[in-house]
Amino acid sequence: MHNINIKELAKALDLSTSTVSRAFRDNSDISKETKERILAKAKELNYQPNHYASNLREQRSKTIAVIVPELANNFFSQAIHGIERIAREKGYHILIYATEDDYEKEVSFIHHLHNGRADGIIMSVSGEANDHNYLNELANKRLPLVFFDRVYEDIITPRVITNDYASSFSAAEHLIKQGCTRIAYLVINKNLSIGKTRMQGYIDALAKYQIPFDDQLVIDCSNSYKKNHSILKKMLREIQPDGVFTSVERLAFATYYACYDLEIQVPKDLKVIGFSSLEIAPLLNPSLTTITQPATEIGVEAARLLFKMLEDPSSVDVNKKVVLDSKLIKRKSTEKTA
Amino acid sequence: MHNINIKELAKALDLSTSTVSRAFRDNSDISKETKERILAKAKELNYQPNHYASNLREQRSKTIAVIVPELANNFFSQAIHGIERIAREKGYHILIYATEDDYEKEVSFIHHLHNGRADGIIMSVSGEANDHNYLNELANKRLPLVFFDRVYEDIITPRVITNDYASSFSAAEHLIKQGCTRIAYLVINKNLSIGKTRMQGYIDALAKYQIPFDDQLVIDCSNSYKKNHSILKKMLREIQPDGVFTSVERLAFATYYACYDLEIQVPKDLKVIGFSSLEIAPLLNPSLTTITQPATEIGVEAARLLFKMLEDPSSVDVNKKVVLDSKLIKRKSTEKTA
DNA sequence: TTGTAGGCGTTATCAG
DNA sequence: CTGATAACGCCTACAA
Repeated sequence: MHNINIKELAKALDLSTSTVSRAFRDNSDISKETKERILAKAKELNYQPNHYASNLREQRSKTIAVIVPELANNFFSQAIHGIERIAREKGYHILIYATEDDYEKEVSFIHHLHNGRADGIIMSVSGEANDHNYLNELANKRLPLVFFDRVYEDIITPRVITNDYASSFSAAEHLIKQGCTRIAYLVINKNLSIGKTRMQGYIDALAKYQIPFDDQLVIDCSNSYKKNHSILKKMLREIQPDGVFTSVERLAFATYYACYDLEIQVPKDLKVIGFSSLEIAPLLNPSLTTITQPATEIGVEAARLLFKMLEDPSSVDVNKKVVLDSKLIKRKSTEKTA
Repeated sequence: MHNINIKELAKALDLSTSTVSRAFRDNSDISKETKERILAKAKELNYQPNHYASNLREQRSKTIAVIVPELANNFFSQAIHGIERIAREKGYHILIYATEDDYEKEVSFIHHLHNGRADGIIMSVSGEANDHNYLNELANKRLPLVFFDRVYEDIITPRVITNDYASSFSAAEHLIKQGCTRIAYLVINKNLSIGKTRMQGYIDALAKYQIPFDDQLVIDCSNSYKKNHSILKKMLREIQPDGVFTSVERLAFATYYACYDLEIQVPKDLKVIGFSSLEIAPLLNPSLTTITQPATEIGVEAARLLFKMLEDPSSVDVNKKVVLDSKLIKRKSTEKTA
């Protein structure tokens, strides 16, 4: 495991360690020839400055942490993809943490990150609890934090989100225009910012068209695939909505499965629309009308924002909010039938 | 950004840094009371041992690197999920790198990892080039490496794969039994281990049923969505296969899109089967017959293997090969039609 | 332009 | 059981 270090490289070149070190920094004075000689030799001996020693010395890690609720999810994997790209451009590395929607893990990750491992954090929250105070420790220590998509309203830090209210409004409006009057709203946690905002769009769209709001039609779902399946089957049988609006992708799939089981025809008996980043939504049976968030771009913007904070903390207002537009893409699952 | 350090904590407790340090290591001698007093104070002041200093001192990072071709892919995100879980259990962190199927990036990531950043690497290769020698540097330095799924045959290191040959054989056999005689095999890179092995299963299945192999039916696809679309449309029009077997998920989707465009009916005119980790394959139109790899489990096994190497390098044979079984799940896309 | 020396925060060794 | 000290590898004043 013995990696060559700066001392050995210096000795091999008959130079001092400082000179060698300088060859790897951009700023310092060093003659061009010496620098080239050093870099050539370094390559030959496969020397690379030890990352931990540099970090210890420089007090920064060139690493950012990304915390997401889940990895096996189109939205998050695309967002991470965007973050990774920007990070790579900037010469940063990314650490990935999945909370699995578990509040304890979220707290634990954040705590661990206080040890200097990362220079900043990009996070989409689990939303499982109400005490977010642990995040303020970050602020005290000035570990820059950027939220994306799923945020805590009570924590003041820059965020990248989509126009959730407006897109929910249009989603509900779209269903109404397609003839739905009993529209169920499916949500995982209606207290989490995202569930709340999206619900408000739904409520206001109903109001606009004078459809009374019925809170029986707001269905609280869980993170468990099995539970959702029975919740939804029960709901479809007993409440018999003519439209379903799902606040997260997973619930749209669950709705499809439930409809298959119950032989409910989409879109004839039931129209379905959902937030989703699924790239193959056109291939579903029937193709799914989606509100599609620009997932990769959200990641890109979040990363850009974080790097801006890292470069100059004062250049970014803590209340900064980047809002990107989602797109409503109409497909068969909400088509009018004769 | 000032984090409290061990010195300050020691001073606050009127103890030496060594004693404080001991409270955070498991092995060392220290009285129970002192330890508790230290940990309590540490919590109060929110002290955590600086990760970079520890690493520098201990010469290990408690971090593993995961290199994959792409992130926005069901197989890899599920595999990473599995890796993440095991890593967390072991108290390790994971760094993520996406090569985007770019050989240069792959080489560059590997080189960078020589600086002590990670204690080991779990990797699924891009397969874009033939010179894999750069990986041998790892071996020289003994940076443990585990391959999963997409491997280089010429690099000797432990690997976790699936029974690709057998599952390809059954996939092709399944198509044949459903009445196909002109089966196209779609592949991204037929020289990469995985494309090659899977092709062999296809070829041997044809042979078993005395169907002559026609290399016109082996279709080389690319990583570009657009290019594939036209390649596949051309292929479907000109070669008119009655079955398609795709070696990667993406190509099954591309086939569906092409069929939609050309109004080719699946499964009536064309039967489709593909390697895929898509959880919602049943929801496709028509539902897709898949060979499903145990993606999460592959990640778990790869991580386990790597940790075993980290704990005791000699305990793992470099030729170690963990083979997991994929499952052939029959759905509508390969059904016989009247 | 190059070299010397001290310290980043931690932990292992050794002494008490 | 606890304390002092040196070292991990690197970078930056400062000196030459």
